[in-house]
Amino acid sequence: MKKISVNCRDCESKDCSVMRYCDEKWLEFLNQRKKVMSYKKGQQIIYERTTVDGIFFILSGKAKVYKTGVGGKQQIVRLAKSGDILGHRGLNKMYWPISASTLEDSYLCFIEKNDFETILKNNSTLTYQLLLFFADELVLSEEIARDLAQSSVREKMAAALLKIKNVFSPGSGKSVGVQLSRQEIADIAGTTKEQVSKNLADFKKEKLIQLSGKDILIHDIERLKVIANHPCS
Amino acid sequence: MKKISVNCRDCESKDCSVMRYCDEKWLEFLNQRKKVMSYKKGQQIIYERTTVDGIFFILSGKAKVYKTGVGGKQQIVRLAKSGDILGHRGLNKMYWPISASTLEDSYLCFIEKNDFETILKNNSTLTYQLLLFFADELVLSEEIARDLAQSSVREKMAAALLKIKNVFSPGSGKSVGVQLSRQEIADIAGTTKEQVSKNLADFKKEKLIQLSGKDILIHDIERLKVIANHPCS
DNA sequence: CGTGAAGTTGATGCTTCTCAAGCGAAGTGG
DNA sequence: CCACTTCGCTTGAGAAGCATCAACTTCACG
Repeated sequence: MKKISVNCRDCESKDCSVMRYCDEKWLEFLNQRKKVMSYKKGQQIIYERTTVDGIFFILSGKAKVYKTGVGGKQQIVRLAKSGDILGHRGLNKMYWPISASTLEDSYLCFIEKNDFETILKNNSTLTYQLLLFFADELVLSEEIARDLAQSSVREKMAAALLKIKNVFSPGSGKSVGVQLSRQEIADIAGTTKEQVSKNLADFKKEKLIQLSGKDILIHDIERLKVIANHPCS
Repeated sequence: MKKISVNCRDCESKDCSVMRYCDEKWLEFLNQRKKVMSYKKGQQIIYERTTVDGIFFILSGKAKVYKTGVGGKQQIVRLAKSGDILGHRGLNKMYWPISASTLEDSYLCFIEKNDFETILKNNSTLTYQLLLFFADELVLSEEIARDLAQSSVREKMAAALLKIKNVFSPGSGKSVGVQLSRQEIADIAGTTKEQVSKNLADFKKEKLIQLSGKDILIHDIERLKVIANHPCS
């Protein structure tokens, strides 16, 4: 966990994150208080049910946020990329309600809870924008809940692939933009790794996707959307 | 939908809702702008995918918030009682991501979106508290998602009963505090009305609950918690 | 009472999980 | 450099859980 030095004023991630709504002089405060930390791929960032100490921003890299159920089964509730805030679920909590770990080597910005709350209380625009962000997150989470409850494995698999690509490679490229294990895809879709294998094989036969090494290429995004069958979105 | 008159300053619901953080003078603004409306049991309040016009507070009564899936299947994502805010999911949205309807005859307070946004922008404490409320809601929603994905029907039924009681009758009384149809319980637990019947019958045989007319009485809340098997909470 | 809606219960079949065997790629040590 | 191990992935068979369907009962309400 070596530290590197980045000034918040020059931080590239800032522009696309919610922190772009932060006042100049409080950005300097953030700059002095933050710590930049390096994480290896697969390293755990947040441990469920331990004390909430602060929040993170992803400077570079990728991460998954998940809840652990009985038997250690994981349900991934969010995928995060550079610029994204991480750990905002702990704002009103003593203990972390979720776990998080990296999907790649990453640099994270850490800021202590008290410091972040100070910034929030002095930046009403930032607070308001963060509120709107939370509203969006809530809507997304409830979409996940409905789909997990009502959709077939095939539908959930299609939705999972679209969701992954949407976060990590939203452009016109075919790659989903990240390397995930079958188990991790299962933890997103809410099924088992065996079902992931079978459904990926099916999609491949139907020429909807292509499996290229560890990567997944999406060939027919429109038909995947039809399969995913989202009433909205 | 007859209108009744209630002054925000004297509103009993205010004390337990997030609006207690609202500044006095803006409470008067709210008072002039709000509309109080009467709803019959089962009446729909919010129609999914229609234009967001404002938000509601429950003055008296009870409501359910749900998402509609393919085939009209409903997933209840929240239960609300008097004092609760309703429709905050629409804050950052053009169209409602959810539906809502009453579970009893209710009085609701309506305030237009622009007016509420004005209040938020002038009440940083309220905004901050609402932010914390959203953080809690998000954590709850993600617990729902994990449970829907990983739990058996029996576990989800136990969890659903605890959740219902927790909202509508959090005290030491045995009643769950609300009359729901089997279908509605199924829409909370993420199963079918037949499974609800069967599992309620099982719970009754095991002396965990008692069915008294339309009400459900919980006799052994501790064992229900064990069955629900929540890692936390 | 009579009618319709809601709830109960049992039989059936499908979906999906689990388990197990086989495979290939990557890493390790001799 | 090559056996050997390990790990993740694939594929199939079997079993279990759950939804669906249907018949029946109960309840509410005129």
